[in-house]
Amino acid sequence: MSFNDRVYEIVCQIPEGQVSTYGQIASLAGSWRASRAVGYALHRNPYQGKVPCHRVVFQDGRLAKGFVFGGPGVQRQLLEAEGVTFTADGTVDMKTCRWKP
DNA sequence: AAATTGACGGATC
DNA sequence: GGATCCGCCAATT
Repeated sequence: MSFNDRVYEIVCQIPEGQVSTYGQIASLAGSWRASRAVGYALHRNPYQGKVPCHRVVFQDGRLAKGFVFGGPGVQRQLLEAEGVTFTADGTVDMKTCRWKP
């Protein structure tokens, strides 16, 4: 098992209606600065379909613009369908949906 | 094995 | 306040 697997495990543990940030996951995985590695791992996402990468967002609550899986706007629908609140800014309402381990 | 890159985050200019 | 730079980790080439 490696850092990558731990990331997938953590992301998979995010309940519906809540989101987490790359930094948060990286911190749980062992290093808060590994946010890049987390993003990279999720980008590859060999477990796509099992790991809800759409629940992982920036610290700001925003997602990678242009790298969204099904296309721009899909992520918002997915999270909205799960009960995640969005702001008028198009970002996730962190104060309400931020996953606390 | 080394260099480059890539869904980030924080700090600085 | 906005834009830019640097730093970290892991994976790919």
